[in-house]
Amino acid sequence: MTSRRERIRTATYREIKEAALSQIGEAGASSLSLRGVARAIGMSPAGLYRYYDGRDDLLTDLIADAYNDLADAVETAIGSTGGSPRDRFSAGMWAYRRWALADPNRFLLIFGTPIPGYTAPEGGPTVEANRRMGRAFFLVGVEAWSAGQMPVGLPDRPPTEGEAALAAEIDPDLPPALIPVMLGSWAHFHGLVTLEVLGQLQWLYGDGCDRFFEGETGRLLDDLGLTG
Amino acid sequence: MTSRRERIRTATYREIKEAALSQIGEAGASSLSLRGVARAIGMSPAGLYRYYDGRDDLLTDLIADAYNDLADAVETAIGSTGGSPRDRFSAGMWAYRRWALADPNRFLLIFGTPIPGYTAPEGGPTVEANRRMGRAFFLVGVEAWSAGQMPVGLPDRPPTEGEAALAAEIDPDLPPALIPVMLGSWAHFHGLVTLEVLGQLQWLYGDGCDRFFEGETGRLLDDLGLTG
DNA sequence: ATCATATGCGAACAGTGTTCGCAAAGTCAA
DNA sequence: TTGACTTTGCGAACACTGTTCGCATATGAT
Repeated sequence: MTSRRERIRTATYREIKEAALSQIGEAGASSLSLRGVARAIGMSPAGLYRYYDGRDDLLTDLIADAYNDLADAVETAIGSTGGSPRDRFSAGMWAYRRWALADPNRFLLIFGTPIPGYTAPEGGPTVEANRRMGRAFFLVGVEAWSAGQMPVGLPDRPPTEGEAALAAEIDPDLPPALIPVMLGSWAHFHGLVTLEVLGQLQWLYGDGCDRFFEGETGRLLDDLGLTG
Repeated sequence: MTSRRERIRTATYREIKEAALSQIGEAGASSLSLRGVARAIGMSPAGLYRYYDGRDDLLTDLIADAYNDLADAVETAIGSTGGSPRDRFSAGMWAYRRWALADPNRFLLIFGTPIPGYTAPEGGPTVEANRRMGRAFFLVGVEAWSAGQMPVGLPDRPPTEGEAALAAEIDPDLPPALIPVMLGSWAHFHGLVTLEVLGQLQWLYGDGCDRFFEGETGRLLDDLGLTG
């Protein structure tokens, strides 16, 4: 049963978040001002404290949203493509990049310099969404591996406890050495996206990094042994 | 001729920078406070304006220093190792990571969320140091390539103008396709380092990412075709 | 000694996050 | 409808920030 008050309250929450998100999109997370959003929605600064415990609390909410949003984008991109593991992996990477470039400041909200004073709550939504994203990529890898499509030369160093545990959790037959390989692949294109978002590739590519990204992801997939 | 005033002035500059750096190291760049450093060195806030035009100007100086410092670390690591191209490349990557982990907040000062309002001055020291670092890595690649030690399968897509120009500038005989490959390799381990610095790998590796990094860099070098 | 410059400081202004107590509005039972 | 209780909002205040201004002092050159 949603009372009148509840409806208004959730609407106010949304209004606050929209104003905050707009402010972040324009000038970055660090210049998010409580008084600014209060001004934007016609409320007194003190009034906002009925909704959030403070600036950090609002940021926490926005960060969690961003994580989930990105995870959604990647998950649907991977899931909707009915093609080969290579195609699905590729679709996930492109979705990741597209999401980041659509709102760079929002991407940096989760993968940029952490907000001082903010620490992800243990087992909170940020951790959860992070896992979701990782799992999506891992699953594509597992799928390719069990289909015998990923004859990548796995490193022969002994796996760490964490790697072994995670591999066992996903699939008892999964070689733990696949874990670091998949994680490293994520780190690879995450690095590409991060550098592009920060404009660190502009000196060479200007604003057209598409071909570079395509080439690199192709190389990445080749190195994984994923074909057609 | 360094007058008494000049000596004091440069000493004050150093003192300011040290205090600022210490503050950044503890709580991150975004919580650098001019009044804080003024307090730390026993000066009035207004007095600082005789040395820097403001907070952003101070940050610019610190950013330039950080870029140069990192470039130095990488350059000497690559240069001092007299081994194979693979060893030198590897040494550069480890130096990069070591530098980042030694002072994560300083690393994020240059590769994290950009300070709002701050834009790297055109052709300024940040750009310069960035080039230096890139050049160091490129040179190792060129060296390996001309020694025939890098039989990586180069992508056959046509190079962009920037790639062709840069390749020609480095060595007229260099295949432009090597440029994106080298840049991509940098992005790869930069991504690894970034994620580690941000604690984004902790859920799997805790604080011991050494083995993971070693494995990934090894895989990276293998993919480049660099052996022994 | 004189004069110009370089340096430092106190006071002030506009902005920030945050807290407090009080008033208005909504909700619900008697 | 009356009354009690809770939720919501606001104005004022506090401590903090970056920044500017004018005034004093110290330094260096003539």
